[in-house]
Amino acid sequence: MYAIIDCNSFYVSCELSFRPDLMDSPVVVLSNNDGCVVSRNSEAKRLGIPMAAPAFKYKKVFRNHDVKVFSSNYSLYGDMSTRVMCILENFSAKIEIYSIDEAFIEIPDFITNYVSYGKEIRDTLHRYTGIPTSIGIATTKTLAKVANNVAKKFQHKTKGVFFIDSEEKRIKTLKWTIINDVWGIGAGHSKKLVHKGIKTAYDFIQLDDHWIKRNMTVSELRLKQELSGKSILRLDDISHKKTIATTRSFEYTFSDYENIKERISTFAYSCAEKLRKQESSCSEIYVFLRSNRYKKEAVQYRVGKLLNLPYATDSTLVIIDYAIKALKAIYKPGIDYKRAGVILMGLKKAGTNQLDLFENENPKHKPLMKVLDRLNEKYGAYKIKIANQDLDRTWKMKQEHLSPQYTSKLSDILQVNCELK
DNA sequence: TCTGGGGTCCTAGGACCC
DNA sequence: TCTGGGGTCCTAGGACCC
Repeated sequence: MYAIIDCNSFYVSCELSFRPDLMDSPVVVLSNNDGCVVSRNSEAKRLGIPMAAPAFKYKKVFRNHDVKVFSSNYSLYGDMSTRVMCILENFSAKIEIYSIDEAFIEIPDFITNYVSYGKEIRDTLHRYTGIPTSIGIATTKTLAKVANNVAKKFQHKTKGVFFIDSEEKRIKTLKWTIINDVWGIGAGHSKKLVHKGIKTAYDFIQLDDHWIKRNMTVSELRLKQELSGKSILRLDDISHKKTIATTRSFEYTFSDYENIKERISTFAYSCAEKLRKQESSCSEIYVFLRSNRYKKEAVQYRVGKLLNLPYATDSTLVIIDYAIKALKAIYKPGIDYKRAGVILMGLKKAGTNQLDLFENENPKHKPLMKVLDRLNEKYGAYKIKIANQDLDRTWKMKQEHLSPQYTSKLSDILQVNCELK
């Protein structure tokens, strides 16, 4: 038996956890650079603010309805997520952290009443973190996801927990679930399916296996089996990522090589740090550049370059070196660049890589990186940089509505004033 | 003026090997 | 007249997820 625990409007809920005074106001959280709306509470949804709405187009709505706007505060959300996951680990030893705000668990054998087990998880999470959740329970991961939607849509009736406990309920739920709400069916496929008359999850499982395989892929075939009650997907171990990326859009476009080179160095630096954190090394680096896709009249340019490294590495110095080599191969002057990124691939557990007969990493890098990480951890991120990075910190993200780091910075801890009578 | 970021999995086709 | 069969690896791109 699987359960999926999904935090409701996670980023907004994190903010509200420390601002209960805003509980009844419409609240939104914006993406990096205060670009798009990425989280909304129900009051904000009710105002018709869609997911991914560009903030500049909704300024009027924000003002007219006194919407509380927050910039992304990833230190806060990351820390709150860790707390949620730690609490969940008390409820089951078998857990898959699926994203920053959801986790699958396998329900232990000794549990007999699944609904009250779900409610206990939900209450505990709420009491310890202030984060509201929805929980779906079923015999397969995909059905648990479907159940989760029911729990979310009928919050009052279900009290946030929905359990598919019979064949009857499974069929009824699948008939209620519209096709593009199914986990794994996106906009592309659902358009094709609706065209064919497939409107619900129930319609989908009536489809012929061969048709699905021919017109989609094995993933969708698995989906059909999972929805039919046959458990195919197991809990995944996703503690080690297979790719690590740092990519950004810039507030303004620019064209000069020196600026781009600095950005690529910094992205590579950040990737290398994440790489060492999960104790991996990489053997491939992908660097890409993009012009502004929304500016139709500007010259459009999108390129990427993948470089194979001569040896697997986790050294910031080597990674930056190759990232710049890749950049040199794709940089073209005269283009207005809006977005760039570095992606590390070919990840392996550090220390398990095959050594090269002729070319290997400078043995001094290992201890150097250790010191680098330790200093940055102790004195704050980016205290130690590589010389080709932006040493004056001129690159700042637009974050006009940033909340404090309530849970991860001592000086930002809330003060509570008590008056003793 | 202004439009996010970080992931996974699958398939097709080309190049190459014996 | 007639030109095999069975692989691997790499890359690009699509579809999807949160």
